[in-house]
Amino acid sequence: MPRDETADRADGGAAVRRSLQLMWGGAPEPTRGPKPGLSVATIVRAAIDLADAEGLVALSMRRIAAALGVGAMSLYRYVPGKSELVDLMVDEVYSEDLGSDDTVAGGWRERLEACGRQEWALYLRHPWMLQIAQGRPMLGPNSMRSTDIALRAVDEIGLTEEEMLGAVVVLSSFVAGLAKTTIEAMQAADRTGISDEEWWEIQSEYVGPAVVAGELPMLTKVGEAGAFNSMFDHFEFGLQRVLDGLGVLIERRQGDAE
Amino acid sequence: MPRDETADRADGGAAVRRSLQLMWGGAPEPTRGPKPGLSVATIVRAAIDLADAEGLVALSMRRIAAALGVGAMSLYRYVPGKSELVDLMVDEVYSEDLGSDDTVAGGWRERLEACGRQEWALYLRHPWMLQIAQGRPMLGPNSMRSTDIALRAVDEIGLTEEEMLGAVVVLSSFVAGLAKTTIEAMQAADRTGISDEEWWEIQSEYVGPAVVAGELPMLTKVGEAGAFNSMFDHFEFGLQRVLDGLGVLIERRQGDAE
DNA sequence: AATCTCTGTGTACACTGTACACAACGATTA
DNA sequence: TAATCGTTGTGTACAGTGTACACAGAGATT
Repeated sequence: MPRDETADRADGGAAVRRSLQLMWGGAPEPTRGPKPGLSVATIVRAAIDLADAEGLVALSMRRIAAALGVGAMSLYRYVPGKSELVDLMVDEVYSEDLGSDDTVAGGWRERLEACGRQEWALYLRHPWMLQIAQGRPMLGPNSMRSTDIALRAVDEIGLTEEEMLGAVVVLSSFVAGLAKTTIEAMQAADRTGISDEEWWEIQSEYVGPAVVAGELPMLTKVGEAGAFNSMFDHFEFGLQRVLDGLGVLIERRQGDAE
Repeated sequence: MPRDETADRADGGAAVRRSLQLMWGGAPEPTRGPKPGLSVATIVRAAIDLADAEGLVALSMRRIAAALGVGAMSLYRYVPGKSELVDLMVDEVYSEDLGSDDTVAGGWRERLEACGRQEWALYLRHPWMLQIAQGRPMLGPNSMRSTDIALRAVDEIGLTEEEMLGAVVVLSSFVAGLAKTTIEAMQAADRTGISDEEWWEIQSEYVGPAVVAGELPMLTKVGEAGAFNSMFDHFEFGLQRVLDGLGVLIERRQGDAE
C-alpha cells in the first residue's frame, strides 16, 4: 500500500468531492470514445456480493475485477480508488431498507424500535459494514434518507433538535456496538470450527487457576448461573433498556410542557 | 496474505491455545540455547506504541521489528503470528485501568457510570482498539478482570445473573459504538485536514438539491437548528439515557422484591 | 480521412504476512 | 575438554495487496 497519507491533505477535499459526486450523481457523461462496458452500479454490486460472501479481507480490486471478467485496472476508470468504492458500498447498503413503507404504527417507541431492528438486520446481512472505518457519517443520499427516517420517529414529542439527534445516536451506537461483538463471535466460531461450548472448555483450562484463587468472583458467579451459555437475547434486552431510558427523558419533557 | 483461512479449522484450536498460553503465562522457558534478547512484553509494548502513534494500518511486523532494532522474522520467535500479537495488545491495554482502586463510592449508577467513562477514555487513548476484529470476547486475564469489575457494579441490586451481564453488555456496546463513529470522524478530520465546517459546506453543495426538493425534511430541520455543529455531548447524553433505562428495570425489580 | 477522447489492460513498484533454510550461540552430555 | 543439540536471530522468497503509468484500440467529431 504505497498510499501517501498526506496526499489527502494536499488536494483540499478533492477526493471527498469525487466520492460525493459519484454518490449523488451529476457526473457529466462523455460523448467521445467507446461505450463503457461496466458501470459504477455493477461494480458496487459485485463488491458487496464479494464482501458478503467472503468478508472484507477478501475484498480486493483484483478479485472484484475477476468476478466481473475484466482486468483489475479497468475498475479505476469508474472509481477513483478502493476507499471511494467502499463509501459507495456503504451507501448502497443503506438503500436496501428504503423501499419498504416506513410509517410504522404506534408512538415514538414503536417507530424507534423498528429502526433499531432494521439496523440490526442490516448488520447481520452485511457484517463487513462493522469493520470498515467510515470516514465521515452520512456521506451518501441513502444513509441520509435512512437517518431522516430515524429522526422522524422522535419528532414532535417534546425533545429539542439536539436531543432528537442524541436519541438516534444512542440507539444506533448501541446496535452497532453490540452487532460488532456478536457478529465477530459468530464469525470466529465459524472460522475456527470451535463451538461456544468447546471455547469455554479451552478457556477454563487457563482461567481455572485464577478462579480457584478467588479472583474473578463475579465471572465465576455469573458463569455458574449459566448466563454465558444461555439463550438470553442481549439485543432484545439492550434495545428495551435504551428505549426505556429515552422514555424517561421524553416523559420528563412532556411533563414540563403540560 | 497467503494465510490459509481453513488452516484454523484443521488444528483444532491449537492457535487459540497458543494465544491463551501467551496471555496467561505458563510457557516453560527453555534452558538450552542463547538467552533471548527480546521478550513478549517488549514486543507488545512496541506494537501498542506504534498503533497509538500511527494507527492500525501502520502496524506491520516489519515496522515493529524495526522499532526494536531487530529483523522482522525475529518476532516470530516470541509470537506465533500477527493476529496473536494483536490479541496480546488488546489484553495489555485492558490492564492500564486495573491498577487504580476500583471501588467507586455511591450506588450501582455511579459505579457503572465510572466503568463507562473508563472504557470511553480507553478508546480515546487507543483508537485502533475499535478497528480490530476481536475474535472472541474476554480472551485474556486483564480483559476478564475488567469485566469482573464491571459486573461488580450491578451485583446485589435485584437483577438476575443474565440481566447483570446484559446491563454490562448494553453499556459497553453503546460506548464502543459511539466511540467508533466519534473517533473515526476525528481521525478523518485530522487526516484530510477538512474541518467540520468545511465538511458540511462541501456536503451541502451536493445535498442542496435534495433539501430544496423537500426530501430529508428532518435533517433540514435538525441541521437548521444547529444540532450538527453544536457542542452537544452525545457521549454524556447517551450515557445518562442508558443508565436511566437500566434504572427503570432495577427499580422495577426492587419493587418486586419488597 | 484525420483527429481526439475515452476504455481497457499489462507491467511495475512498494508494500504486506510468514514459510523455510541456515548461521551462531550456549548449556548439557560424553 | 569435545561433541551434541535445542534455541535465537536473520535473509530470502512467495503470494498477495493498491495503484501509477504507458499504451493499444475504439468510436464520435471535425
